[in-house]
Amino acid sequence: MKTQVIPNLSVDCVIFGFDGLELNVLLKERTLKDDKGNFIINDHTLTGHHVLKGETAEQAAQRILKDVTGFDNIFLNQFHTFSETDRLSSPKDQIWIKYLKQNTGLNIADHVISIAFYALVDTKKFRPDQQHQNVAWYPVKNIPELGFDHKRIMEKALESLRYHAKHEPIVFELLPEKFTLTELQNAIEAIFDIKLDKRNFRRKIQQVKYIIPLDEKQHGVAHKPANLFIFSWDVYERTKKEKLILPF
Amino acid sequence: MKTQVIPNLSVDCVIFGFDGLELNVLLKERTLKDDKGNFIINDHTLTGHHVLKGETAEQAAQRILKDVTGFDNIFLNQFHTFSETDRLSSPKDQIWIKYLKQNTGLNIADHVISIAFYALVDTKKFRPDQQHQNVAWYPVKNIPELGFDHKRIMEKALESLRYHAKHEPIVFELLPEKFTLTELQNAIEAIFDIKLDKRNFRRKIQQVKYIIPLDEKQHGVAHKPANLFIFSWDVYERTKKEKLILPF
DNA sequence: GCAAAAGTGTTCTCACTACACCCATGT
DNA sequence: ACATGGGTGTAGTGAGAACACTTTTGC
Repeated sequence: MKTQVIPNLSVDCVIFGFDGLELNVLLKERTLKDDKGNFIINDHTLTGHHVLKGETAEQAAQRILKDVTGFDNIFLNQFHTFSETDRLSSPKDQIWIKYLKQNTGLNIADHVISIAFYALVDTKKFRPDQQHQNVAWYPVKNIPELGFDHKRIMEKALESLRYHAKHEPIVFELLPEKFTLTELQNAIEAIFDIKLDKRNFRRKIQQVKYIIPLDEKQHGVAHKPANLFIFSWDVYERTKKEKLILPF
Repeated sequence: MKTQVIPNLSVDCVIFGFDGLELNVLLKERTLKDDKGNFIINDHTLTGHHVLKGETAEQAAQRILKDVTGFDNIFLNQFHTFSETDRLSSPKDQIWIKYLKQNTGLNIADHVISIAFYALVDTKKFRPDQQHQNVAWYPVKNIPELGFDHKRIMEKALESLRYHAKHEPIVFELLPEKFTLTELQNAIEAIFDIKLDKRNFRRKIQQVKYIIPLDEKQHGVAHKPANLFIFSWDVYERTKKEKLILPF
């Protein structure tokens, strides 16, 4: 029994990772050579796949993430659906689609609607190597050329991540379970591309009851070891209160 | 020549309207009677339609809004795509789908993915009457029973509207071009379901350069006529600056 | 002992809160 | 003249911004 795809529906995942210093995105190499070994295509794409029959978009996204990283239960957020009719129509993308059809039998429709998600992971948890389908981390500030409309998708993902990160404590999805305040500050600075004042930042964090200091310090660092903290979703849910923000 | 639909893709529009006092949603009646004239189905749905071949989701949404209200260029925001496999599987919805197939030839697939938009309009601009496909305004605070998964879609739309309204000056899409500060305050209060202090609100608005007082007052009101204001998207774009908001 | 990051306090400014009365118009 | 919403000021409080030095560890 063959699993059937819904031919005009796909899911693309923008996988963000934080390495303690920089915000990165996981990209897949896309290369195609002619008979003489010269590159016809040599760029990158997001990780994506078709939606299968009987599957929701969310399930498809989790499946893709599992395929790529080997992990379940990655934080995922659906942020936009791209339905432009010319999404796949650039000459390069057409060559690629033709190649896939000839070599893998995968049939990509003319007009594919893509439901896009972003995922947040701690880069240290997933270090891609050669088994990993030619994927690698690239810093958000220095993204290589992307195929299809993936540059657009990537930009919208970053915008949505920022939007979302202002309202809910999702930064912690980028950090290890136990983290230092400097790591937290770096993560926020990386997401928003800003610089914060260390003392003001720490004063603010002290007031937050769901960021809990542990009786535990860093080990093996060549400087004064930092205190470790954990984020408690439980305490967050119990103590959160909506603050009204007006756009002006 | 028949226009072709993409059978497994639809667009649903949550049309919000503001009447100066309350936030409303435009809903369509859905009724079906048996031979004896008893209601088999008597509830409401959002306005929606299939996506046509060669059309983007955004174009489909604009087309639906034009069909329903007669207006072009309505403010639209795509907020989520619903792909649950049981979206249309309740007994009532199945009866309705069967009825549509028999009576209109419209064939609705088992698994329809719906790209959902919300729209913002000034209620006074569009007052539905009997020509208008049995649509009517219902206050958001008192929504009748909805078919399919439209209650869920409606709730998510409201959540997204609130989210969005915190960051960008989209409230003005709900107001007439010239509005009073009380109307503006009422709109914000209706969106967020809160009460604001009049004096503090007005002090805040005074600082905002893109909400511009006119040399013009209300007419025909049985009280001191209010000053009228306009919103300038131009001034907004020129003067806006991102304020950093942390979720804690 | 030196390199490297951790950790810590004070002052100033400004935005948010709470609160009550007179004003201009239509009927 | 009266009903209706329009329009206004002040004092108190608290959060955010700017800013530099000492501490603790590994090597």
